Amino acid sequence: MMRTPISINDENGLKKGPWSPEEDKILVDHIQKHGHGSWRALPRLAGLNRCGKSCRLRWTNYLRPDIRRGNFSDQEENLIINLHALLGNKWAAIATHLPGRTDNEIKNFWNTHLKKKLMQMGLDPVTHRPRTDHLDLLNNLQQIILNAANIVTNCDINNNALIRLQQLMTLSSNSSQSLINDVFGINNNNNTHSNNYLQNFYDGSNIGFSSSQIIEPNLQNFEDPLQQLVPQACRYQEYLNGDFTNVAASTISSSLLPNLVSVSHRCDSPVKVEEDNMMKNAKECCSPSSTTLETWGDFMNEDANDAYWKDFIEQHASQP
DNA sequence: AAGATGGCCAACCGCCTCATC
DNA sequence: AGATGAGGCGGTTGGCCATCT
Repeated sequence: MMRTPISINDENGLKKGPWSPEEDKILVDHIQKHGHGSWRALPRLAGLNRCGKSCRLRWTNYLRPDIRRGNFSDQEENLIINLHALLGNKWAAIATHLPGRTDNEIKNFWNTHLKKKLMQMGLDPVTHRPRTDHLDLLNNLQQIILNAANIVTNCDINNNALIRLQQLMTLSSNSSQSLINDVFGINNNNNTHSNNYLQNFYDGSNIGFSSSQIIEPNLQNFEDPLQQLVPQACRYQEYLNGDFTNVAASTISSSLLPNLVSVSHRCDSPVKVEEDNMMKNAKECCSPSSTTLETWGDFMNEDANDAYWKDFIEQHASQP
């Protein structure tokens, strides 16, 4: 949506944008003398070239004499948090409990400060309960790494990328997002491709692909395999979830899937031993019964086979 | 020094509710 | 009962400014 450029007139010739001190004075003087009455009639009566709605907003959010400006106190902050836990985003209702504060001011304060503060405290700013998205992220990372590992089996991949993948796989349940960022190179400007995908991933939003974008994973031509691996794994993850925004899952050919084979059959990488271990870990730890990365170390014994993966894929592909 | 980036927040937009006819 | 308009509400935008690179 385009925002109205600063200080222009709308189609009715009414001014929009920031208020000048002169306009403020006219509005205050008029309301002090006559009250606001009908907001729609006010601009004409006061001699302002504004719409009534703009006048009302300016008065209630800025010019009202009982408005209390300045930083929020700790008491106010706590009150807002508690009221938000009770009322949700009912800013007007919350504002009634904070004399002199406007709903707009509280909303802005929430969005710019309190939301972040709660998240840093490990609380979900919507539910006010301990955050679970970290666990969700780690659970999904298991899946992504599993899928990445499957893709790895079908291509040449350099040692560096494998080491980074292994770093990911050994993340504990205490892993911070910054560590994950670090492993993924999230703060590396050259890695914007994976950044975008992962950011969407963090946000929990869908990653939409058109049918032409869904391609068979092939990393052989990329300089940085991991950089391509992540989005590919995300796509594969989406396929497994039947979670395409633009394409019905049923239209996606099974030929688009990477082959699900054991490393020992396909991969000629010089770091085969590490891959073997990695694949074992990935397969075991991403079994449908696994719920957190804490379980990763508990599944080192059983060697998964193709039948296992067929079942696994079917289970996941059938999930909504 | 200069461009890029990110935070802040005033103001706008669109939708909703409610009162009135 | 339905139409209309006014006011209220929450989400979003984008200009300004400070900080970073």
